[in-house]
Amino acid sequence: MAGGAIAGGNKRKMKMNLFAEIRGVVLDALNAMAGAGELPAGLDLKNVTVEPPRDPAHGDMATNAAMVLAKPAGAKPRDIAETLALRLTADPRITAADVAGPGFINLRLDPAAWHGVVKDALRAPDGFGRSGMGQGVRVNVEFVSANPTGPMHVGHTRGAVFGDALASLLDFAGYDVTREYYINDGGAQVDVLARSAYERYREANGQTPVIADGLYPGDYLKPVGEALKEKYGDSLLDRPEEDWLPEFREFATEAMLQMIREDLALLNITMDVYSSEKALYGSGRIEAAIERLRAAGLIYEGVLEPPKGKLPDDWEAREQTLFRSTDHGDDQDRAVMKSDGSWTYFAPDIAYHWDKIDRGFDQLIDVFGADHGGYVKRMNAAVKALSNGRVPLDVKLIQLVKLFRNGEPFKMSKRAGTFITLRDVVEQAGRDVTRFHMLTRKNDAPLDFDFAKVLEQSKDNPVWYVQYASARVHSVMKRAAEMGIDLSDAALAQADLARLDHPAEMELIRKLAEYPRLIEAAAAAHEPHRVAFYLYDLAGSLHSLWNRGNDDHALRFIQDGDAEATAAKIALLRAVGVVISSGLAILGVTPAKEMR
RNA sequence: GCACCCGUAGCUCAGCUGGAUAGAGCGCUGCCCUCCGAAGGCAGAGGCCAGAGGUUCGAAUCCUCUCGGGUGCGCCA
Repeated sequence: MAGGAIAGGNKRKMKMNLFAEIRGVVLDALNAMAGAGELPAGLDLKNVTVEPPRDPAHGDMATNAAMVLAKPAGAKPRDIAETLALRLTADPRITAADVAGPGFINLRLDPAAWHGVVKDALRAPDGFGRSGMGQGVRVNVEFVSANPTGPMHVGHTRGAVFGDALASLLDFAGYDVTREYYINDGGAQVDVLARSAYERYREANGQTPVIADGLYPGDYLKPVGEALKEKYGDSLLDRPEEDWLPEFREFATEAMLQMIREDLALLNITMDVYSSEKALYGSGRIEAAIERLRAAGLIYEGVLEPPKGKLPDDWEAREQTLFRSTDHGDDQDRAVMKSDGSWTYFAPDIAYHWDKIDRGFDQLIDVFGADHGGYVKRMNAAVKALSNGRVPLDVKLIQLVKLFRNGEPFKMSKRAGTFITLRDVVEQAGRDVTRFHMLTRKNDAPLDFDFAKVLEQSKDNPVWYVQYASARVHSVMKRAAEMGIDLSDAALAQADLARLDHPAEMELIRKLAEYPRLIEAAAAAHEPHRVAFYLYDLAGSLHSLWNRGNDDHALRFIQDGDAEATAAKIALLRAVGVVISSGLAILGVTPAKEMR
């Protein structure tokens, strides 16, 4: 599975983030200043950052330390900056520290420090960019959670890819991640499924199925009907519903779940845990969860205000068991029990989230479709109450996918037979293309998916562009191998990287150096799409250097007659390959070795 | 009516949890290339970051309001 290539813990402290290292230098200098009485003791340094400046002319890195500390220290930014800059130049990696603008300190680094980034990547190809920020914190990522009533469609596809990539990203950042699927098998829709399957069962027995309005008409239930005939023969024909409904429900649900597993497998997604809603009923877990909330004074019997906008025709005031979600920012309290005494969907979901808390997770993430946005506040309220505020819940909403074919949008309709499944998408676009493209937008922005465009071989197709960069790396490596160059990472790490002195090469190295901090930022924000954008950017830098090699042969990776320069350049190329593979692994995409 | 998401170049979108002169692709304009280091390259024009206030050394980013688009709104999941 996607996580396989990058799984594993962080046994040792990573020392591969150059920005983090230099920030450490800055913090040390600040502490030294405090020790020398040049700054007050005990200043809060958490807002001190070391970042790449937007304008490369400003240097290699910049720190805002002087500006952030000016106020609490009661000093002028530039005065702090002058003193700090002086101390920073004592570090051998820092060749210049200039005060600029309102109090920035622009740092220039020794090229050897940058070359060290390439070495880091070669010494630990699977570890470069890995972070210890997660500190083994246990995170549960619940995603997909589609109703087990049919095959997965395009909408589910995006959520599936997002959730899986987010899980991989968090794993890479040092979290202990569990991928989980919540099976909505407790509600009325699985009864509908059972009735639909019954019609297919009748069909398999030679009768004419009656797909009444509201039943699932899909052909995918025909094999289920056949299988039911295998199992029960004609013994259940013309029998009252109570004779077959429970069995059919279970049978069909399991069949649908199997289909969903296969759909997910098409995307290389494997769940760690499947949790069943139905299993919560009768277990006492729901009652216990509600009692827990009641003990906290959050459950009461009451009557809700009618909705303000459009009043439903059949509205009438009824007393229900309500959860006081307004205590936690919701705009209305929410029903946990229907007026007939049965649970609402919300009740088992409360129990389910309590179960996740109970299993010891430190953080919960739910990936929902954007149409469930109204559900976020009550879920947050419930988790907050159930965990006494200990466990944060982050609900990620996934916006719609708009499908196009050659620029023509088409609407999906179950009845018209233009229903596009996950399988359709993967079969037509391919797994890697599908996965990458689904991550080329922020999760809360709508996404266009054009079957023609995602397969296009051009620069405006990010998937192709990144894969092409990967292919170019392999192509040169292959040729270098034919020339007898030792391409082992160990050998390349020994290359004289001082030979990488061209500005275009340094720019590429700087891009590589950003990878570790990008990972941390993306993981902290729960935004895997940033990895995709970074890779596109990195690929652009590589292509740019490559193109300059067309005119300036000194920038080509293989230098005839100069083994040392070639080794250094191949080392850089390999480092780029390492990061591309690493980033693609997080996205669950296989790097291309050649373009076809 | 209320809540949530969004509003950035002509178009599609990034923008590193508050940093310096806001970026990319497409499209447009102008040069270059016709090379298997191939499926183009370089450069340029293009912006009141929806609008108005506020917070502070500093705001596309945080707060308030307005406008505009999407989504959702008792006993469906």
